[in-house]
Amino acid sequence: MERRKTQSTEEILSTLKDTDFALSHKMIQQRLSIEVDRATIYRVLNRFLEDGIVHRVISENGKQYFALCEDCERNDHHHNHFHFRCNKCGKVECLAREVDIQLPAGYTAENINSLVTGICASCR
Amino acid sequence: MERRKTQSTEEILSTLKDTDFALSHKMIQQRLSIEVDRATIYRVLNRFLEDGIVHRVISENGKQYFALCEDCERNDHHHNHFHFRCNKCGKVECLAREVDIQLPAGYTAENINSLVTGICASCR
DNA sequence: TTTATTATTGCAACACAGTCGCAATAATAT
DNA sequence: ATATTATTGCGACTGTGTTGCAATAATAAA
Ligand SMILES: [Mn+2]
Ligand SMILES: [Mn+2]
Ligand SMILES: [Zn+2]
Ligand SMILES: [Zn+2]
Repeated sequence: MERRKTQSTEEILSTLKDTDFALSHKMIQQRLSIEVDRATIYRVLNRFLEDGIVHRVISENGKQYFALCEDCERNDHHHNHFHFRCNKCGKVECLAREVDIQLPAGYTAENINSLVTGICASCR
Repeated sequence: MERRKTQSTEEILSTLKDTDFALSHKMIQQRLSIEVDRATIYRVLNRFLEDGIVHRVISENGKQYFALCEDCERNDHHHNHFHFRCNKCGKVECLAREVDIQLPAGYTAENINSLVTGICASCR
């Protein structure tokens, strides 16, 4: 189960590093300098997820967006921040503000997905 | 563009009324006492959305869930509440707690989709 | 360096959610 | 009873994401 350093993984990783917002699978594919199969991109991203290198947001358009983890460690993640998708430029940003989860008694949280859509500052 | 009262719309509406949590298209189909085509269910739900009768949540499983609007009026909606999806029973509930959106300067909100997953009280 | 091991890839096929065009049906108005 | 047209069912389609399998290539061992 060891991980191998391949051209695909390196390319995808550096694409994520070069971008300050979250990317969908398709956005990633378009930014790659080499051609990588769709399935491979998904597999690489899912491996990154497992390894805690990236986190994933689901937008209300049904798509998955991936962004590098900032201050996460392997087993201590904190992705309880808001996300914002601009309806004009399509960018999905990680916002600084955290979501404070206050669930009813007896409820346990495992994952949070908070996304606000609207118009971003650059598009306004 | 007037709306007609049909067996399908009545059935779907009463199904939503009978349930205190949000339903996916498939859950609705299974609860109907008559057979209604998939496409029709989607069209009815989208009409309900337009009319402000229901609101929609997107889960991180990529599916849409629909729930009756509680205190909404045609043009004054407030669906900025949290939702919770139980990983065991699959129920998607509307939580009472509201999401307070504080966006960066220059950002405008149009829609909010906040969903927490985990285990609900009945399943724990 | 050569060989063996196996993680990763590409391709095709698949599953599934949601949408759409179109002709048939049925709810409402006349 | 007739006309109008919103709604339906069906099939076809789109798009996202996953999976099986054989081929490829990264790493370890010889
Ligand atoms: Mn984020
Ligand atoms: Mn709700
Ligand atoms: Zn924008
Ligand atoms: Zn539950």
